[in-house]
Amino acid sequence: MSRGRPRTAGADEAILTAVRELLTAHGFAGFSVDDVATRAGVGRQSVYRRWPTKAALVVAAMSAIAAGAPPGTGTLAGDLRALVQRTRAAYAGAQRSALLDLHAAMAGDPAARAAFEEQFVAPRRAALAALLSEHDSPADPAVLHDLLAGPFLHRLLTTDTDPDDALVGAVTAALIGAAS
Amino acid sequence: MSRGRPRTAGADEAILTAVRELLTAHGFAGFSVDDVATRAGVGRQSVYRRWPTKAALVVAAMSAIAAGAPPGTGTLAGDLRALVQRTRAAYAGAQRSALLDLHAAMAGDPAARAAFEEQFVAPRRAALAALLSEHDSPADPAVLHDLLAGPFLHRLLTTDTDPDDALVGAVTAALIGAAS
Amino acid sequence: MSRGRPRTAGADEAILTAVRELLTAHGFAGFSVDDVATRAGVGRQSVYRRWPTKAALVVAAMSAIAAGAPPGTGTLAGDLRALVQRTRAAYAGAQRSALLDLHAAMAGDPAARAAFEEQFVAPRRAALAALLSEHDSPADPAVLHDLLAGPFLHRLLTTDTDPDDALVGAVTAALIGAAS
Amino acid sequence: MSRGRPRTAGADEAILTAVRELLTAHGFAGFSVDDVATRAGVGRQSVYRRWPTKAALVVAAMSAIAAGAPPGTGTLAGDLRALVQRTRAAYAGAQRSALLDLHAAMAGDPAARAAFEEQFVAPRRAALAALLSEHDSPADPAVLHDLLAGPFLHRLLTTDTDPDDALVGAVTAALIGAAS
DNA sequence: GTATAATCGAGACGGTACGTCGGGTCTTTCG
DNA sequence: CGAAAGACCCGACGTACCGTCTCGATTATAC
Repeated sequence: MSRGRPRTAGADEAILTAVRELLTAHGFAGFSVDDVATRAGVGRQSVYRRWPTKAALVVAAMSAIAAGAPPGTGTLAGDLRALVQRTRAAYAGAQRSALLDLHAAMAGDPAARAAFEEQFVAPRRAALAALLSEHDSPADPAVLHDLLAGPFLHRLLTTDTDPDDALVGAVTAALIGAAS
Repeated sequence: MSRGRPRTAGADEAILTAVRELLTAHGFAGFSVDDVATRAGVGRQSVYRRWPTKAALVVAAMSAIAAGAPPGTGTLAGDLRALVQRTRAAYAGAQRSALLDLHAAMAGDPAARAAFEEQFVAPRRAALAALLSEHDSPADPAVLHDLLAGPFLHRLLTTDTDPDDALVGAVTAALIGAAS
Repeated sequence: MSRGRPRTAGADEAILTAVRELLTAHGFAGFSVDDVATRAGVGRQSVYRRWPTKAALVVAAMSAIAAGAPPGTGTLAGDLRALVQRTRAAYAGAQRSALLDLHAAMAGDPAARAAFEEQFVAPRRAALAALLSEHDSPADPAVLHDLLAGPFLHRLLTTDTDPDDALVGAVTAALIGAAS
Repeated sequence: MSRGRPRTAGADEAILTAVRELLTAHGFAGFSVDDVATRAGVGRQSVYRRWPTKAALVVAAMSAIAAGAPPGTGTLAGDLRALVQRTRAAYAGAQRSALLDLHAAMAGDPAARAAFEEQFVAPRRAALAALLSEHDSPADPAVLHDLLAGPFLHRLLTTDTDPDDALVGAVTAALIGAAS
């Protein structure tokens, strides 16, 4: 079928790793695609062959973070509590500025937005939906997701500080309340 | 006294208006400072004389939206309900992409972040704090603010759709619950 | 001996033909080696297997034009006159831009220069030398060659127009005069 | 009329000088526009603001060489002789590769060709025309120009050696003969 | 009225990143 | 092996935008 030299194994991951490191170290505006290529030990064209745009590249690099195994407590409340803790972690620490910059990367780039939605948001929403249906909750997964991640995101964007326990408690209570 | 030619009356507002229009039409990355100057019928330097940076300029343009008079129902629950409605409006419609891009603009620009915090976030938080103290609620205004605006912001950033009634209801319930 | 798959018959000629067409149509800088390969229905590597460089490739494509059988009038003057006519033809018409670009191709490429010298210039100079010795002329063949081809080349490079009769007449006169 | 910051005095010349040096040292393909800008102590955009293309830039750099004061012997033959000597000098020595590369620069760039024609060829042809009319010669200046410069150019392009005395003599004789 | 001084529109400036393109090499699979 | 396909590294191209810097021309206060 398709012939020709196959893409260098591991190059994709080397590039994405480079992006993640640079994103954490210098922020979205603080590195160029050329920096990425150099750090990944790759030609610049090899980056553009895989992702059309710096924004798309960053989205791809971030989407790997989105992965999430199911909690697995017995009760719905327990599972939600675990979920809140995990979300808190996602919006805290080193990830912070990277996530901020991810949003920056997508401004005015609908394709990147769509990729983000598909690779980053959808899995988390799906996990939530699975959890709700498992416990026969009639709540809307999209609403719960907004209720879960929104407050952490808002704190991150407006304050640039890690979420505190008061916020975690409030979110947990709100979530459990909304799940009926 | 101050000598020299006074700044052209109305230039500030012409510039900010141009920013708002361009922000709505093309997004943060979709226009240059030069575009702003041209559209405002002003030299580029006249923009930079007033705001040091594109991000700062955009923050200033957006902060006008932040204005908010206190609700004024009798009950705490009623006031919170009104506040949710107003917040929903702020995160819906034409403002949407502008707000999104505003956040984008501030990534990696601490000065702009601070300006945004001061001009955009603080007033809303202050209004909330006043409301809470007026009704003797012990709740943390910062937490309530995150709980109030976060879900709308999250939906905006991830979905690019207007908030629906289900979300409004959930946020209202969460807020009233958190205010004890 | 040599084993393995033999080179595809006719590929060489297909490639050179493609080069000639592209040279005429778009000029040296106006096509890539990839264009050549595509048009010849050949892989790019098959081109590089045969010629080391784009310039060398173009030289090879042009050298086929250089072919020249001896004139064969009785007199020296008659033979020179015929030679001028033939040279005029070489520097006119469709060949024009191709020849121009050939010279361009060789700038800064000594190997291509040498190949051009060997395949393109030498035969014509040899023909001239044979002609002169046949008629016992003491003139320097190199000088005569410059006097013969130079004016046509100059007109081509500076004017991009075909040589006119006045130029042909002047060249002929100069040549006959120089051959004593 | 047009206001705004005037172009930096001397920048044009600094750029052209840099081009000439780089052309002599490394040849047309041996330097980038960025090299030019760096060497001239100028931003790259300042180069592109003045000349649209690398080729156009090189043409401009070379055209300064074209300058030529009139000879001024008493006789037509003497003037032509002087002209030949000067032309010989133009096509010899350090200029050589630069001139070669100039032709390379213009391949496939009609605008550059036109600029070259206007700035480089026309003045020399005009000088020749003036000379001929001064001495009441009916000869075609264009033809004489081809006859004068062509042989030197041809030797340069094909041989990459300086013109020798034999060539100078032949060109002189041809020229005087053609001028009647 | 005549300095003095700040602002204005215009646009050039040095930098830096963008995304594209081409050259020449390397590496697959298929014949 | 040769061939077609296509990925690879490298580096130049020309464009765009940022934030700064001159210009000459206003337009005000201050002397």
